[in-house]
Amino acid sequence: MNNSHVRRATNEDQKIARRQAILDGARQLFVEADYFDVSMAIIAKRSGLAKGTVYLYFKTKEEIFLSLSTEELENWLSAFETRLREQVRPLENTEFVDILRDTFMGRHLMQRLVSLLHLVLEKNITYEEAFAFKLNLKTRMNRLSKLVEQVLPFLAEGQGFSLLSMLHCLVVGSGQMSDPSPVLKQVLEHPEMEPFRVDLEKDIFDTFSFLLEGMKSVSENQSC
Amino acid sequence: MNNSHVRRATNEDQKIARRQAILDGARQLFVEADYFDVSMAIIAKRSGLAKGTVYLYFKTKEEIFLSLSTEELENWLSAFETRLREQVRPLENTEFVDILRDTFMGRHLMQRLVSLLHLVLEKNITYEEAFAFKLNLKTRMNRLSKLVEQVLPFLAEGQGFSLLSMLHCLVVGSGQMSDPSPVLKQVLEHPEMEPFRVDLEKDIFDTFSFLLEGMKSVSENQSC
Amino acid sequence: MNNSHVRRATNEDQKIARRQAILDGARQLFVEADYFDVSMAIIAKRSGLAKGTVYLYFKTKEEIFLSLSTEELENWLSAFETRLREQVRPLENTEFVDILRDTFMGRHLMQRLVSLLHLVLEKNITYEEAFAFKLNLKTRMNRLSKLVEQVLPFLAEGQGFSLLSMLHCLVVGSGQMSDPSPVLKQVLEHPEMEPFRVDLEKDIFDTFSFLLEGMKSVSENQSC
Amino acid sequence: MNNSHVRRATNEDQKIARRQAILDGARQLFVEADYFDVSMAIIAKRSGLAKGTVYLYFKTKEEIFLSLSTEELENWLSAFETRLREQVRPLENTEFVDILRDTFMGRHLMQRLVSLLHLVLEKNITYEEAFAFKLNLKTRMNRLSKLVEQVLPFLAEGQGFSLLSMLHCLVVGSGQMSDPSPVLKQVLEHPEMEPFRVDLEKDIFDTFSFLLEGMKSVSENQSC
DNA sequence: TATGAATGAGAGTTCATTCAT
DNA sequence: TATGAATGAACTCTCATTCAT
Repeated sequence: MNNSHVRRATNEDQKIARRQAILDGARQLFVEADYFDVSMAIIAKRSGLAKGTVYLYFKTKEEIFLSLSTEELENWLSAFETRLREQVRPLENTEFVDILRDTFMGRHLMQRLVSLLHLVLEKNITYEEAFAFKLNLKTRMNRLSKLVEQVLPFLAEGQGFSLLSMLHCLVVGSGQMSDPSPVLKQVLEHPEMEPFRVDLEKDIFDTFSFLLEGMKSVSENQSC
Repeated sequence: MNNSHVRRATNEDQKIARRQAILDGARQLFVEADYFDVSMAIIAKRSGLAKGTVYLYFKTKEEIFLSLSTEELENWLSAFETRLREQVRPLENTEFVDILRDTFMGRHLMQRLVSLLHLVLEKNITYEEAFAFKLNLKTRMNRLSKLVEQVLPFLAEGQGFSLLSMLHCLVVGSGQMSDPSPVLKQVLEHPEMEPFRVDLEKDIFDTFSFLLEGMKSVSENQSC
Repeated sequence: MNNSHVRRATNEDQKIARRQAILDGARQLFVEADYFDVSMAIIAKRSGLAKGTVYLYFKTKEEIFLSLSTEELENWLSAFETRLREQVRPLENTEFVDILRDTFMGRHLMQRLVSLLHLVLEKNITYEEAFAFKLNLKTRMNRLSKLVEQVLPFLAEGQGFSLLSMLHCLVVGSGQMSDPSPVLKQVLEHPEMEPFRVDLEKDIFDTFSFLLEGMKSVSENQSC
Repeated sequence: MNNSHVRRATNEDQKIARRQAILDGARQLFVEADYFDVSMAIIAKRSGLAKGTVYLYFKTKEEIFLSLSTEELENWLSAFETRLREQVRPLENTEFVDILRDTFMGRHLMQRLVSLLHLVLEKNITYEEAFAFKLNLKTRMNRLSKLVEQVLPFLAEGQGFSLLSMLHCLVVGSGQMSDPSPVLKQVLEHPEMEPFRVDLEKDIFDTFSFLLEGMKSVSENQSC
């Protein structure tokens, strides 16, 4: 496949680029197949490196997928945060959900990775890695929570974080269903299966809209 | 040593009992360990059979866990249905959620299995198995939806099914987080991780309450 | 190599035979090559089994070589014990050494395995395995020590065991030198290397003879 | 970060010093761990050089350990030779052994390296290296043999060399046993294992004493 | 001379599944 | 029907060595 020798990553930038190349290879493969079918061997092959080289950049397969998840998650968090920062005034629930929907567009991979996180963090991960991941996530979520509480004034303090947690939960839950295996896809094409065929991305946002509406409604009733 | 073969299951009842023994063995083991640590070898040992015998009753490991999931799911669906049928009048949202919470009590295993379903249905399952599972689920959910729509009159037709889907989604999402790996458990004990340490069972029902409140509120506004 | 399926080892005898076949395969290979070149893969191939099958009989590569060592060691111990039991009267040192030499004949493999023991017991061995090996060795050596003390009356109580330990030490030490690698063999053929080319089997027995002579001489002087 | 390259060794002295630094690093590490756990990577790190640089000074890992062995062996040979040269008159066996014991003190590393030699010389060593090592050893041993024959007059010509060979053999044999792996150490702590727990350094010298005594006794009887 | 990124063969091991008995 | 020995592909990961820089 590649007779030509791989150009060596000599400086820090090149090393970062190489690391990125591995992540990108893994990402591609994960788009095409499921987690278990993405072996270290094919990640190496895809990124044009030897197996051992991949291990220079990532200690384990889990570390690759944790990094990938972090990357995709941060990407989305940034996009969402940016969109929220553009808002100077309180938002209607529908406006909020529209923004959310926008930022979710084309982030199917992120959804799948987030659904996978549990599995990945279950095995072969050190305390330090898990801790770093979670801490980073907390920091990002805290910042975002503040913003959310600003644009949705009916939220009490702390409810921003809760809302994001619920969202996370919804993403995981719907993420599992939104990428069926080939066999399942076939099953869902059967006319009898129509009720299960609903667009699950749509479902997340419908659910989330109701959720917001409910929180708002409860908050208004409490203030009476 | 080899003389102690298990008495053969000759009639249908005995075969059903044996099948059940395997499922019960697998269930026990899954309570103690995670999916990947429950091997066919120990399922066989636990149910007092030989490895080959297990394969007479289940074609694959996935089939066992699919059956187990069906069983647990049906159990819960029945319990919930029974409780709803006892109600002759419309319920308050809080009453509905209380019933839901009641039926969830002690069904931690079901939650974990439902979270696993995606993984299990992804691999090594035939069209027929997947179809049968889904069809059965649809039938049960349809029946339940009707009931739900009866006790929650603000729901439009079809919203009962949606509500159950959302619930499913919440269960999956929170199910993943509610059984962390040993390492993750340790991480969560750190003071910094307090925000992630919320009781996730509680969260499901809080979220679900808001959801219901939102649906009700929307429905009321529409009818004006 | 073997299209024909392997006949299954159904009863205990056949299983013992299969275990033996694996050991024999490993033994053959160890005769032809050194420890590190004898991989589990070729042991399996040589004994006409799949790699996984070998692992049904031995948990690790180390267990194979520990078993092999035990086997060879016991073989020699038995042979030596038998020869000593035939003696009804005290032996001259030279007679004793002659018997020893006889029983060592053709046991080159045993010498190499004993030299390897340290390496094998160093890694990947459980406490239980190591303990069982050592305990067995102790029992055998104790019994043999008694005999040795009988046929060599100048030995004080306990000196039989010491003598066997010294012998063990000599066997290990000379065992290392007696199977040079191909390169070393070539080096030793050089005329300059003549002093190193001495027959090391001979050396063991010369050394051992002096040792016995020394012990006898010391014992006689003490009794004066 | 990459600027902190090590200052280049331009003249011969510096190169010798660098070579020595590598050997010293390896020595330190070998004291702390066993041969297989001492990787080229950590030798490089310990000696403050890059992996590639180590290979400028030593072609293989084996060459490092062969050099180390040579160094330690020569050290001891020198010490022993010096001590013997101080003697103007024939020595009693016990005096000889006392000197031997003195020079062995604190040379545990040498013992372990000598025990390793077989392994190291077995693999990955060129004819030239092996030859050079052996030739050097022969020269040193020849010189020492002469001395030994002088201080122990009962030795016939050539027996000095034999005696040293026997000593070598004893050192190797006992060297293996004197540094048990952690597991083996634990096993030996068991009360049942008492007989194997003898102090092996003591054993070498006891054995060697008997050996000398035997040689002396035989020589005296022959001269009658 | 010095670097350290890249190599890649090969290691031991696991386990769902098959099939001769 | 029941067994469990046999399978073998697949797995992750290591490390002495090379060589472009």
